[in-house]
Amino acid sequence: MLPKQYRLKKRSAFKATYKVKNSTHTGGVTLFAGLLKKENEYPTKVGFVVSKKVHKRAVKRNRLKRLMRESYRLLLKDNKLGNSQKYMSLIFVGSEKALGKNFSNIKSSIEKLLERI
RNA sequence: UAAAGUAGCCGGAUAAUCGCGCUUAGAGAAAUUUAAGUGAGGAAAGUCCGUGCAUCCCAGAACAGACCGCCGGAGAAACUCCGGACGAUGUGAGUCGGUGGAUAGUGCCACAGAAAAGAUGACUGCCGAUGGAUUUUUAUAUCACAGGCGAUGGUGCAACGGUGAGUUAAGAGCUUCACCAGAGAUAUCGAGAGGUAUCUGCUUGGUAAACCCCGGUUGGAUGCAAGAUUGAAUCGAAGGUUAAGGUUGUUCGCCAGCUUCGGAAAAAUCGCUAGAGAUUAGGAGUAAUCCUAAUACCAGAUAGAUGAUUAUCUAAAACAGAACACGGCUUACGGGCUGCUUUAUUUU
RNA sequence: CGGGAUGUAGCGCAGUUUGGUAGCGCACCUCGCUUGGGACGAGGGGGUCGCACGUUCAAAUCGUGUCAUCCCGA
Repeated sequence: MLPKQYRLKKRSAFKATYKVKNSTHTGGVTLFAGLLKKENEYPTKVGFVVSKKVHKRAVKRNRLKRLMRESYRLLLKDNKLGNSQKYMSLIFVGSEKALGKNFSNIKSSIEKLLERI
């Protein structure tokens, strides 16, 4: 789990990020990016979403969310996030394809997404 | 030894590294940070029942409505649990069952069938002993007769107790007989549901998960997104729209509501976890459960905490994630362990 | 988390109240009409009524359980 200051919390913030329509996709994970930062005061906030339509069972949805979160955390720790930190907010959306994958697969696709955005 | 039944338990373990929520203590002006403790289930699930709790409505009573339905007990209550009765099922241990009333009344029972319920016997049919008529060799015979009979009709899920004898003109529960099914009465056992025995020819379809009758229970609605406190806001009237509501029963219109756009924007705290509770021990009871004592406080998040990786062991672990709480029910589930019981086989 | 609705032919819907025959439109197939196609006319096929168990002589319909889909409440 990420510390609180890195988490994207408000519904309005989620809406605003989706509205920008800056997105990229790979390996069953989609990344939405928000507006560019005006000042470098706050850290980039991240949200992780797996819809109920992806799978009915909460355990499997939670598992995917945790894997995505953990890979982002490790990248944050190693300071490998690169360009993505210029955005105010990021949202990772998991899909059906990503459900069965293991940690290394998820991590590599998240790394790719962060390079591309 | 094998197979089965039943009751219950476990629900990956250890180590290392990197992380998260909450509580307490410390540091700091604050953001934050340090340490210690603690942190998902047997079903947390489905939301099928029942409670607590909260808000709104409601003078009271009756009816209506809704729900329940063998007996006794437990429980706050329950489409709940325990013990028993009866029925069904299994070789058996056991398992399953919404199990009051069809003689209070109404409805329905397709097709087939004489008939689907009032069999005062309409039809098909059997008989012609008895009485009558006809014929006549006065015996027999015959009958659109009086009348007797309910066996025959094979259709159907179901045909007005069943099977087999005897009796008869033909026949029949005819009560004469044997066996069986049901009903009633009496006796007896039991707290009761009900069991057992004897007697009485008493024998009257099915359906109430059809209406209903009887007995019992019950204020209604909405659900923690309930609701309480604090704070902010409570504007514009530009466009679209009419499911519900008001204005007349209907339509239009209007009010009103919804929605798009613009402006403004902020959420926080409580509810919220000390309980119809948990663990251990003792006692009462066949059991459900209840009583007494001791012990500890044991999730409380809010884009939502229990995770990730590696190594070792095992069999490269199933179903599955708290969101106000509790009691049940139902459904999903890999593998393993224990107690008791039954059946089969082998040995003694 | 709470509340509500619906599952019937390839698609969209009746029938469920009051239990006995599953039907309508479009689509599909065959034939006719036409030089050919469309339209039109005639005929035909296609369904375990989401699934399971029960009540009943008999269940799409009644009862219970279960699965799936959709809608509403910040």
